[in-house]
Amino acid sequence: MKVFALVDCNNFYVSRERVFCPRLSQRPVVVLSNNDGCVVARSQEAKALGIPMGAPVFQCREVLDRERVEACSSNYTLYGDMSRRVMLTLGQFTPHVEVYSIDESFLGFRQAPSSDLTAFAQDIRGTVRQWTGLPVSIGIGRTKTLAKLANRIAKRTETAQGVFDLTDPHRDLLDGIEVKEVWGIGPRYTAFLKRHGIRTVHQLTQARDAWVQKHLTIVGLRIVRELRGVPCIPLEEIPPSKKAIARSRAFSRPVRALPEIREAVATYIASAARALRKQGSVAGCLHVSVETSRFKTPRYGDAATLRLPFPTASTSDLIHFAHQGLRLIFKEGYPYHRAGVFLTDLSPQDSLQTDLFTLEYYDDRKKRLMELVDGLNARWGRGRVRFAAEGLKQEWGMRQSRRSPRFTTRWEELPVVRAS
DNA sequence: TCTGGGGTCCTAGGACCC
DNA sequence: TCTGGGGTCCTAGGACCC
Repeated sequence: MKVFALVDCNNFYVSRERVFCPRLSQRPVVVLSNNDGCVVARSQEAKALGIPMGAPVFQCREVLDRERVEACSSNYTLYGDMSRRVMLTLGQFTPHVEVYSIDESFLGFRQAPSSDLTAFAQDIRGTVRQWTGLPVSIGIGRTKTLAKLANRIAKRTETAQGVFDLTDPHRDLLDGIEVKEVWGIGPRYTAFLKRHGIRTVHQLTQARDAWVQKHLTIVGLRIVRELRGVPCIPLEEIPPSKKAIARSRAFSRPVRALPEIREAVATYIASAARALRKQGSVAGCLHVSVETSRFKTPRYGDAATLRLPFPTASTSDLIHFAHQGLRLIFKEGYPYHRAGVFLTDLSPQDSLQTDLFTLEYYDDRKKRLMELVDGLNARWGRGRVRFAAEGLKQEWGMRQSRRSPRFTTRWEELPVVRAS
């Protein structure tokens, strides 16, 4: 029997902060979004206080202060590195791993790895805990959708000890789970299904295929079939190349001056272009956008789309065109809140179609320059070599007043242990 | 004062082609 | 007065995920 497991780090961002800061355990902790604006992760204790996911900090300031909740700025460098360690650990148990997100992986087994799947999963759980310090929950099922569902059950069932095996789903069990718990069934579909008398997972498995496909599209049909135990969504061990790469961020304060926005756009381009080169692609189309705050007037926002005269992955080319686009949409006098760039029409760099008139742009020197820059930054740390257009001070940049040190990726931020 | 960021897939409808 | 059939590509909008 083919089996899938979904391994998910509990409250990943918070748990990770706790690994290096034991003071935070047993206490309510939240992790904040960029610019420390919203709550993006909560510990169990913080959830119990009723702090909602995504809540703006200024709106829950009172409860944060009253309950002395610890608030950390997000520290993606560290989360990314810890995530990598967890995924490497999981690789010890099966070669078939799909890294689904920063805190989740699907594991695939051609046949059940043990007669006691729960004990096997407990072993994985213990190993991850021991090697990385992070708690995980594991759901097991015959399809990815069922493994996902099993994981939800594992998380909320006290007695499950973080593991739930759903390889043999009983009708009564599925009848006790609401459809909104299912991977791929969001708020709209939940409301729609409810209007048609479908409230539980079991009821959903009984719906007619044609009806499901008509109203929930082919995607919904796949979900229903997976809930019935028919695998429709394969394990993706090799992550597919991105079809689009976006970078956008709110400024730390309103920005009115074009030169500052030009810096921000250049910075986002540099980051997007790095990702582009990393997957060996070039971009054929570029979008750049600016926007004032959605919560204030006057409001203004616009985006420019530029079809590039030639596909490229060169940061300097892309900055040049992005600045061109910015000129089309920037209006003097608005307090801008956010800027963004979006690279699309991506294609593999090695299958470039050239034509007589664009040959001049395929300058090998540009390519070698980017390889050199990427190499230096890989060796000496990201941002060591930058484009002047990105600016030096970046005063519009992120606010992270409570960021923990990057314990695992910076020599100068290693944790210090004192023995007495 | 203060409100996140980055993706995917599907469908419908229009433009255009032969 | 009459006005085909089949296909592709693109875009906008909607749904979902973490």
